[in-house]
Amino acid sequence: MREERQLDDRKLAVLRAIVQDYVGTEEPVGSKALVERHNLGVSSATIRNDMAVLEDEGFIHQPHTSAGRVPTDKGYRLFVDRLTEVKPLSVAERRAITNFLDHAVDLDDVVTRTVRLLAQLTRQVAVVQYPSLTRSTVRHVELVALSPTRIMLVLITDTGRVEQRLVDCPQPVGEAMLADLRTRLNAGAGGRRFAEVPRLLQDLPESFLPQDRPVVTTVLSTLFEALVEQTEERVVLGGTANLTRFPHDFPLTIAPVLEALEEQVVLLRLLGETADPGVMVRIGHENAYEGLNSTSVVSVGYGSGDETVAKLGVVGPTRMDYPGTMAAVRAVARYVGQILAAS
Amino acid sequence: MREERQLDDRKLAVLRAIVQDYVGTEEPVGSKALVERHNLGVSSATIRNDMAVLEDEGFIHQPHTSAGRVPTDKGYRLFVDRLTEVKPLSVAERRAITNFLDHAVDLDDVVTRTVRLLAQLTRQVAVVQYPSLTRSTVRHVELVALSPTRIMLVLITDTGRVEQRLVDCPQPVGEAMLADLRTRLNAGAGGRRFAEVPRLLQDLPESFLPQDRPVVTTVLSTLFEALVEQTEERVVLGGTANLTRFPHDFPLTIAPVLEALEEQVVLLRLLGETADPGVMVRIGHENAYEGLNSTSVVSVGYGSGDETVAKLGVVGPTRMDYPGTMAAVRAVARYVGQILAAS
DNA sequence: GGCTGGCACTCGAATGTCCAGAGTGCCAGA
DNA sequence: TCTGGCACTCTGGACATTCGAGTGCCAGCC
Repeated sequence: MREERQLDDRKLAVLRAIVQDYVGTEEPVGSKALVERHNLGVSSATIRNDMAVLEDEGFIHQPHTSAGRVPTDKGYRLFVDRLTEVKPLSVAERRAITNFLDHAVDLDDVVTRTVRLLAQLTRQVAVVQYPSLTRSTVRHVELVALSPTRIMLVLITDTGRVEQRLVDCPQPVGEAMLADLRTRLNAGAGGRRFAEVPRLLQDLPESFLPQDRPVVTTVLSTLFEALVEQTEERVVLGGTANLTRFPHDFPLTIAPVLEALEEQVVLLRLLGETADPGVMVRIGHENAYEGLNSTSVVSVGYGSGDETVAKLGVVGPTRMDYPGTMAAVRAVARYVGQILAAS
Repeated sequence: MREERQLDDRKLAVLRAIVQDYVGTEEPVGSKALVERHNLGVSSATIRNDMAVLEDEGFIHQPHTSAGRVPTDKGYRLFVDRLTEVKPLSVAERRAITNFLDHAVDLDDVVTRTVRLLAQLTRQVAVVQYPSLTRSTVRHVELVALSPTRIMLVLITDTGRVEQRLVDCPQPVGEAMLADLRTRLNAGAGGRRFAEVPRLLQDLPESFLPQDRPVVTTVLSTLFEALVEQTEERVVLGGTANLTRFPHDFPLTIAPVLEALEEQVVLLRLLGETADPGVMVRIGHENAYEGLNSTSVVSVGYGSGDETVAKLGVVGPTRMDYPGTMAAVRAVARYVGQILAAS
């Protein structure tokens, strides 16, 4: 038993070394190069045997007979799960994060800067989702009469986000009635969570005169729509130029990736598939979307306080520096969370 | 004299044929192929002589000795200026435009749909600038007290766009004072052009009590900032996956292009360099930005009514179907203008 | 039993050579 | 001024060859 365990340890070390070397050199790594660059304490022949086993188990793969080995998705998975720690960021990197984000002036700016920062730090494609509304609270609802039968509804959240909706009323609305409605909306919804609002306001129409109720109902349904529908819609991208850093598998993989990145729906699924609080890594075929089968996604939730209000992450080749990327993603998410909490 | 004129005409016809063939086949075009595919009425030897002249003049270029000819930037320029008409769109294309844009629900949606549509029609990278605020008018200014010393300023334009700004006040502000300020702001700025607003409101602080003036000044300066600063900021991109349709000059040109496209500033300059009402075409080196030296930009202004409120266009390889692209860009711009005017 | 050195083998990448084809330039003649 | 013809140039693909990295396996050693 003890012997076999020992063996496994070395095989794992070999796998780790293969992943590290391959990520560094971008070329298949052979047994000889491996013993030279890592002090594994055994000869290349032994490594070859280990590699044969690792290949049988599906952790590595040989592009052609006379080539070195390359990690498979399964190999990367094992590496990420068991063979590496998230490595701490350098001081320079930490400083870059704070420097960059501290100068943000509003929510849009925070998101824009975050996406740039992530792209720069990881040198990959960065994806940042706008803070979701579902867990936000209503700070203020404003109604502005644009014409007798048109109202602009403006919803301001505690994260500083603003949503506007045009409401076409079934009948003319007086300014007094509008002011009344505005007051009651804010009284009922102000400071409340989005999820609670529909319940709290559902009886509101009945407190108005019968002839005003159609208008109230219309406004309310628009408000509820705004609360629910826009919930997790927007996503911002950055660093797509980093895709060109892989002259290898170039035209083959880059086109579907670019296509995928233009589909908001795909991006949202990419980020949103799990509620796990930690950093999530999806490697190659683990991604549901076909076009991203040769890329990995590293993502994590962020938010003010304990709660996750949205996600952010990066998309890169499966051959990426997982420890570094995970560290960067996590650090950025934490800092963005702090900024949101402070503002 | 008459004879030489005749000659020039044929040379131009040759140039036109070269451009058309090259755009179609993506391969250098030789004299023989040329006489086969166009009835120029002369032999290939004659064409060869004409081509030699065209090359001397810098309109076409030979990649290597035993290859056909390829148009130069100068050649494309002549083609665009004198050798082609904007060709009408097909019925299917027109229908696609109306179908696609008629379902837009708000300004964001119009822009998003426009960029997709353009990318799809031209199969190139589309760029759409948000309607500029400078020529817009103020529909409403709203002030919302978030805390005693914090105000959310919301600016609603006649194009349906909403801008919000957080104002930190030097001193607490009462609700009555806020209502007063709101009323006067709207009285002074409502319905006015952005450019006029600062002049119209500059004396406003003096009509308030001395102790309130600092607040008024702060709010005003934030408002003016919102009017000016955000003016032409946002640009939306689409169809970047189309970049991968050129396996030729691939990794060389695509990287700087992607980089350029991420820089809002570059994009804005790209679109904004001229106020000419017609379709603008910038070919290759005519683009100020170095990374786009092997691409062409076709852009045009759009707006509700007569006025240009923003620009849109596409970025593609210099080897593009200029007549078709120009037609598509122009048609989309017109239709977007109509939609904006109607809403 | 596991590790090691050695050896034969495989296969891809790089290099060199060759040839066909496309395209040109030029010239003499109509 | 145009045309047909001819010699010349150059690229790209096909093919053969070589080189070397890397492997698998085996017999022997600790």
